[in-house]
Amino acid sequence: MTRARPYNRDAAIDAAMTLFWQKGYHATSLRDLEGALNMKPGSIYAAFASKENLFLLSLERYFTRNRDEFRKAMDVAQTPLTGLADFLRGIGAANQTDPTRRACMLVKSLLNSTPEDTAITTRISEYLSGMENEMAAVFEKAKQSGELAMDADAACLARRFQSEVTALKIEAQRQVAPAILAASANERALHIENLRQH
Amino acid sequence: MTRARPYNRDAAIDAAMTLFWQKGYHATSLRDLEGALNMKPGSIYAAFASKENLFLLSLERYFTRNRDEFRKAMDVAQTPLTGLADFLRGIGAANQTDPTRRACMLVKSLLNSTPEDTAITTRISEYLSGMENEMAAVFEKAKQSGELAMDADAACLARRFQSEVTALKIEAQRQVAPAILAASANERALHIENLRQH
DNA sequence: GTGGTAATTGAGTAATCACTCAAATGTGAG
DNA sequence: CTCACATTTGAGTGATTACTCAATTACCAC
Repeated sequence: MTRARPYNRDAAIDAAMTLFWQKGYHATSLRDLEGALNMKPGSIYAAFASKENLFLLSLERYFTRNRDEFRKAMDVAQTPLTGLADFLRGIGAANQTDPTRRACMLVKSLLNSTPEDTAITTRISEYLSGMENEMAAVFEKAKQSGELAMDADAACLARRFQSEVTALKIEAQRQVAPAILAASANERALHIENLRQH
Repeated sequence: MTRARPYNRDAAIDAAMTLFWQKGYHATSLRDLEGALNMKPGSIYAAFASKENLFLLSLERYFTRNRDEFRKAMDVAQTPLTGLADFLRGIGAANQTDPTRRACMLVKSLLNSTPEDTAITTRISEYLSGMENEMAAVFEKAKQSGELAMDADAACLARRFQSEVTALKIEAQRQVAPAILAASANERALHIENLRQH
């Protein structure tokens, strides 16, 4: 039995994720992390090996959390397309003080990473594809249930849906007025609901 | 040692813009800039005062260039909506080796900037609004010419069009297959053309 | 030519970067 | 208790950061 770790790994990764999400990888310094994780440099490196590795762990945390939230939203939805539409409306309803009212961390990181950050960009690419597959599965389910026409291209719709989420979250980061953000989200949601075949 | 030729301000800003666009503000170091501008640190500071100011000048260059390209594309278009649709198709047709096949510099910079970079974020916000106004003007023209219904909301359509451009350019940066990118652009273009009233 | 001025230079600044490691500390086993 | 060792500590590493400035150089009016 090893000694109980004084630091809380889960909480530390959460704090790192929040910081990286806010400031970006390159703009976040070890000093920033020391403060946020309440850990000294030696501990950080003993626990996470490197800043890059801690960032990768933060990305993973962000991805799994978002994916699980998405799945949960789909689970409680009455129908697949209703779930997708309401998911968009949910993003648009985010309070102005909501700390998650920010562009997607994966997209932010993708746009901020240089060609040298190979490990990071490939990982992000995997996660974005992962989310796309989640979304495609929902459209596929809509086809099976008859809500969506059988000749619809689920992969294509998923890619488009993901870009709607991306664009909406960027609007959210721009701090547009809540009413406008909600209207934009609703407009996008209606597009999804218009796919329904009657 | 011979004194170098007086620097070319236009070319220097262009080079800085390209570098900042690629690597982002924080990840671009003075050493990088020295190489790209072929100027020594003293010259850079004599000419541009600070790294931040050089970045602001780069943003301005990017904005005016993009705005002028947009205007030119609208000028040669047969109708406003055709121009907008073809503008999207043009983005989707960008060669895989095209250096401009990257996310919008304004969006990249917005997502990359921290709350402390006030001067930068406000400037970006202005430029994004500027582009939005350009786009709104085109939709307005479409209304005047009868191509678009008079009860259409030009500002709203403009905001939406801008998010289409944003999303498409992010797809381009993700290095998706050219055929898929072109298809995505065409799909978005068709949405614009479907606004046409008959 | 010659002097004055504007531009360029590049070594050098203090601060900060990601990161290390010998020493101190806390914990469970015996 | 003592011991063994996992874990934390924080001063310190060399490299790099954005930035400065006295010295040097080129150009132009005279």
